[in-house]
Amino acid sequence: MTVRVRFAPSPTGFFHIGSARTALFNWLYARHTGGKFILRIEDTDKERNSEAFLKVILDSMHWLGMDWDEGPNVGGNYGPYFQSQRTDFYRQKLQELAAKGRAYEKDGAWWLRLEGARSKVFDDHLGREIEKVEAAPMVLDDLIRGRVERAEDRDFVIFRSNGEPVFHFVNVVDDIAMQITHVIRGEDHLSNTSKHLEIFKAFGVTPPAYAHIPLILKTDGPGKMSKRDRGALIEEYQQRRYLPGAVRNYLCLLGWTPANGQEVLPIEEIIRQFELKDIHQSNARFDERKMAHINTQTLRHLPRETFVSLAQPILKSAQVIDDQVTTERLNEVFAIVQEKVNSLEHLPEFVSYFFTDQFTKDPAALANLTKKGGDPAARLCEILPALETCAWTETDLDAAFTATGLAHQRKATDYFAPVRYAVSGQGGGAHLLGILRLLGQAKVLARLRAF
RNA sequence: GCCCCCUUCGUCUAGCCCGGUCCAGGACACCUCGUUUUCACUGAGGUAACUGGGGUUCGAAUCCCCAAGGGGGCGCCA
Repeated sequence: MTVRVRFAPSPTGFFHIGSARTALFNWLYARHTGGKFILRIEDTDKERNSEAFLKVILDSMHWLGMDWDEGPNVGGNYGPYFQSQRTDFYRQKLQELAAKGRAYEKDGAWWLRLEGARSKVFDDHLGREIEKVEAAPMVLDDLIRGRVERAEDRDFVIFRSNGEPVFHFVNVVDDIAMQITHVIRGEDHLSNTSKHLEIFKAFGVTPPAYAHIPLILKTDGPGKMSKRDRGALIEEYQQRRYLPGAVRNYLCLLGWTPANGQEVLPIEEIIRQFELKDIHQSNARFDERKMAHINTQTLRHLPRETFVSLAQPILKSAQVIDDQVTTERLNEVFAIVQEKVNSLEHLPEFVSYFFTDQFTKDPAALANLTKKGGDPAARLCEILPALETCAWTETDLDAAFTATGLAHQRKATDYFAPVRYAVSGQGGGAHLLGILRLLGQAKVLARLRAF
């Protein structure tokens, strides 16, 4: 049997990190098993449905590299994939239940009739009398949580009085119609599952396998990540120039651990290793620092050409470079800079001194200058003559620093920090002699004199 | 209030199923130190956890029970 999983978002105008991970786990499972990944849009709530909202989801899915085998823009044999276009089908399925006596109309809405003894009870919490049903508990063999038993004790609405079906109903009806084999969804749906199982039972259909994955909690404070928390929306990472592969990699780590313990790894490897039984049972707190770390690691290991092709437009839009700066030049620069880079977001500040004299100067780096080599201005005066007459290769530059150190009874490295600051405005960065080589003698001397 | 799920370093986790190899391992963060090539690098080191209580057992992070804590659900939202 071919695995068929689905991600069924509701287009509400944003793409939540929790939804992204649910989508990701479904996608990974489909790719791991060679099954089908289906995208179904749950837009039954007409109030909140719009073309623009849908676009947010599709764009984020694309950005994270999750492609679907059936759904919007690609079609499939089980469509339509928009629930707003399936209303007739839902009405038909409702009639089926009504004919079986498992659905009835009350107050203009349609209710699912549970099977069991009924009694009127006053509910303290709701503050009114309700009809309770002693229905048999629904037993779920969850792939992640094991056996979970829960009984529904009240009939519930499956079709609203305004003629629209409710989530529980369409969810099950479509899972049946689309022949979904595995439902991978957030643990917040665990309590809903007894309702869903009741609907499957009413239709006389064997339910799919379920896997309820843990939730993502706020970094600090109580509760799950909400759309208002920093880092909750995928578009934020896009804007901050995170690598989509790194975000995806981190998302995988929230609720799942690679077997060999290696955390930064290519998606092909994750697909190969991914098993539902390895998904954790407990919720995880979101930690952006760790995600930033994974982003940095991924960035540094990118092939040079890829890195340059990513960096080029960023530097251009930040007006650090113009069309005069060639790809060859960028290749030279990033040959020594890439391994030191932390993020694409801050790349312009990090490398601007290579391309412009208007680079920013880090006050903290300036404050640190006297720590090792004493008065920076004095050091620059001492090294200047040596650099003025130096042949411009790293070997010769190295010799110049050593010789100057010797002449003044100093360590050659006493000159590094002042020179670095004078030419780059920073306290760290790429290999210093490499920077000098790439900047060229004229620029270096000018900046040293200008200190 | 009722129902369901969960509980190992600050955080993410390994180990738990098949009790001894765990005075609990890794990663992020943090701290310290090293570097005649600086660091937003790299190397070395460090602080830090089995929620509590009862059992079972020669022996429990691992099995059982209870409590506490955390999370979720209880809509004519999805």
